[in-house]
Amino acid sequence: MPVEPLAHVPAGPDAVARRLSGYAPLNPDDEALLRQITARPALVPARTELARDGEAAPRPQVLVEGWACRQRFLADGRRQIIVVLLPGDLIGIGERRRPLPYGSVTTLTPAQVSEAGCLRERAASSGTSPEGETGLAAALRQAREMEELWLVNQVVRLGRQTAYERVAHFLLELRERLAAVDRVQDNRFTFPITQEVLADALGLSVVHMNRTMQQLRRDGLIEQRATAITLRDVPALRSVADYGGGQGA
Amino acid sequence: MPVEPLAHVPAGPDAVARRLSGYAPLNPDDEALLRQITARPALVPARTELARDGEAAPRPQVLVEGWACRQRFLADGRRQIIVVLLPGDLIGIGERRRPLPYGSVTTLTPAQVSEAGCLRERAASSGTSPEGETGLAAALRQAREMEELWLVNQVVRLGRQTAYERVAHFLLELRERLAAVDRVQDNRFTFPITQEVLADALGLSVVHMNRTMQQLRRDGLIEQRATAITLRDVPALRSVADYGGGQGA
DNA sequence: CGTACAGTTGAAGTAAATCAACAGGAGTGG
DNA sequence: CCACTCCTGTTGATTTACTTCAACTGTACG
Repeated sequence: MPVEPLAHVPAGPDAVARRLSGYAPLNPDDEALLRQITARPALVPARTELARDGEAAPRPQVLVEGWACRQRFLADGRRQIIVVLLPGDLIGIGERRRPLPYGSVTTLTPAQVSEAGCLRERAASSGTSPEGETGLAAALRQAREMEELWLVNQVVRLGRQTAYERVAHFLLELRERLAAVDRVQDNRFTFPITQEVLADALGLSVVHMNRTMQQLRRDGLIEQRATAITLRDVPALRSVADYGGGQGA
Repeated sequence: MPVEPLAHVPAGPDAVARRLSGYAPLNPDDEALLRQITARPALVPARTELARDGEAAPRPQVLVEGWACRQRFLADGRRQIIVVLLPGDLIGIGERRRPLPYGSVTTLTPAQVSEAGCLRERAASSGTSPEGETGLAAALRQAREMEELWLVNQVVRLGRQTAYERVAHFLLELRERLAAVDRVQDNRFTFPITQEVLADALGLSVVHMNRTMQQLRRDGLIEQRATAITLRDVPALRSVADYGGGQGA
């Protein structure tokens, strides 16, 4: 696999700090730590395994740029993508005490990744005031809760939604998550994954994935050009997907 | 809905303490706290809502006896069961800072439930030694990690397995979880849920669920009598379901 | 005795998978 | 430069897994 150019990765402000500060106010020390962590990320090509399935202790890392995923393979080669990881997302922050088959983490595009062991330490040492956590610790907790929400969403999509609904729902979730790191403009964002990846994320065959995307385009709900996608009718997508959106019921 | 007798609920030793002590050694204080919490559980009938979807702060609770589930409904009434909760499982322990649509928690059978707010407090106050957590804090963390694993398993089942495989996989997971609270003997355990619930958990229609169970019985993999089920051929089930089992890859 | 519910069965319909082939672009090597 | 392969997207034809609809059973229960 050749290392593709990072054309779709804008050199914007740090996604990690943006994400976490959106969850809880960070103090200057926390922000400095984040800047330090993400200052010199490792550049890795697509299809790089960042964490192996069932491994004792996946190193804590942050995805500074690019897309990745957690995935699990069945014995006969079937693949299920558990969750797609976007810029600003954390990997292996909730420490593993025992090796468990959570799936492997693999880049979907060329990416920038930083080690983040010190994040956990900082969060543990500071921020545990008597009533509730503050600063970095609170933000990390919120980040973990969001991860759980994405898993729940994924379960509902796969269990009870049609292909058409699944894609709509998934796109709305991506839009919301990317907006949190300032990567959405006019409901338009880069969409650097193939239909095969999308199919493995949404539990569909590639062929059916293709036809479903076409249907969404024909219905005027989305528009795709090169590696960018535009959600042309968010209300309609919400209605189709039964997507509540954001916080709250 | 009438309150059914608790025939399938043996008055065995406390499931909560059994679960948690399996994850990390608890000190006598922790055990005393657990005994105190579970000493006078509330008796609730089936179909009782223990936590509402998107609610600000679901009260921390422990399921002492009986089965429950986390579920989410779509606007048109379709239901997806996110995860089935068994004796010893925790509800709302990972505190929610914001209301999020994680799904509601509802009993599937008559159940015994205890408030457990003090669990979180105890875990926070004790057990955070410099390197790694200990005692109750460690056990609670491990419990949360297991919950995440169940969600990942659910995603893989729903996304990439056939009905037959899904049921096999789900039954093996139930067996493992119930064994952790000593409710399995000779691969036999109580199975107090209807095929409709099972269908909503595994993303199938009731009719297809029924036929799939019949097939498993005909193939000699399981045996059902009244509200008990026996896994007659665990190796075959493992092979069908691609179920690694327990820890490790 | 009548109702409600869980399980079961058959027949028909449908969403999605599978199989197979082809087109366009991108990189590669001669 | 061309011929080559690889990859992604696309299309058509066929099959299959699963859903839907409807009816019927046994059982528990008031």
